Amino acid sequence: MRTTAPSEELDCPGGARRPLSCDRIVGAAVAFVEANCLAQLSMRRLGSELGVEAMSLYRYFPSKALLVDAVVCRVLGGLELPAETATDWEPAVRAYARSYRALARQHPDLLPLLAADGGARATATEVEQRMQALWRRAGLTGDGPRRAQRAVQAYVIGSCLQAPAARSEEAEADFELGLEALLSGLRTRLPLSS
Amino acid sequence: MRTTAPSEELDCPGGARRPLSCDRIVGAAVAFVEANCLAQLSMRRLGSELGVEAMSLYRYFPSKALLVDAVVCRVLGGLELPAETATDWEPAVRAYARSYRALARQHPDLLPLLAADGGARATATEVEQRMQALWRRAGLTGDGPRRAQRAVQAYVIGSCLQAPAARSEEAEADFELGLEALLSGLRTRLPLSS
DNA sequence: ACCTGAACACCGTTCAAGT
DNA sequence: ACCTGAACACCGTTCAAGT
Repeated sequence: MRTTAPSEELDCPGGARRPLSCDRIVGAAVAFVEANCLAQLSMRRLGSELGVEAMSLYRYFPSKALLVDAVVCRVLGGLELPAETATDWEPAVRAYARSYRALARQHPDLLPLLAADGGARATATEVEQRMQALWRRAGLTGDGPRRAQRAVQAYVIGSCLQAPAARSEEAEADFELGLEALLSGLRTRLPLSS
Repeated sequence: MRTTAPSEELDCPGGARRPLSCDRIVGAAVAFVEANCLAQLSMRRLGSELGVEAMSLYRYFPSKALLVDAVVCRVLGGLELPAETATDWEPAVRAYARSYRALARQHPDLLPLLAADGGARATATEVEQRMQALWRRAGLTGDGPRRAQRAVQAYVIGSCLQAPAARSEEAEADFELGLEALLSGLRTRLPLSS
């Protein structure tokens, strides 16, 4: 799912400043949000992080909103999706759920944006399609794949948004219990193979 | 769960302007967010909505963040919680889930804040306690009540955050399927009565 | 082609001043 | 006691100008 190379902040030989690019800007924005928080991300601050005036960023992104969308897409690119040939749905869905959770814990500030109906919808829809294909290979038809995936996605996102329980192993165990409950409920309710 | 009377915007007899109060400010903020959106809520605009300078609001709320917390608490107050005596957990949990969903659909902008770990945590914890008490009456002990409630809460919040499916009855059916799957999974995994 | 400076219309918030 | 005005340090964004 990763479609762009990670943008490394290497200096050009001779110390000349590398030119701006969408990739470099998004990389810097992700790093900034990880190091600080989304609320502190401003065009001015991001510009100064890149050694450039805020206004220069507008050559690459017409608005801050579109830049943030690109950041969300980049982060979603880190998701581990099931192989196109996977048919054993249970381990594949568990792996997806845990991958999403890991990603959410790495970018807690971005999570509300991952879930929201924003400009990253295209990428989110791509992810949804890949997961629905898995559910189809597992035997579901019609509304089945969408419903199964939406249920899993809802649970996973909601879990990540919740205030962490006291100890982190506790939170992990809570997450796993709910996930297994949901999967077993889906198994008994939907005509899934195996 | 509603602890404060709804603040009606009635003029005083004689047309004299009613004095400001926390209640009146929160009421106006909720109305503003419903009528516009959270992003447009500013101290200046809210002030002008109340016929007052922005700075006056600081007499009642030391910061915008605390005002928003109060808004979130007010909205959470609209939740239908199970009676303290309810023991039949399934219909009570369904009613809670649907009540939460209804509230989320009425205040889509506030939903991320309801889920987040913000200043409304006290109220959210209160809700959680009430629900955990229900799970305890249903036979759960130890980690059980917390886990059951966190699973339900995760699913409900995540569902509400998801982009609505094409048709709204479709979204409703998707929500119900996942809810029933989760509840039945919890039923088989936890020592619940009935 | 790519970046900058100054400017516009906003923010949250502080503080001294009004009544 | 309660509200206001002016000010500070920020925003996103436009636009004309630099190189």
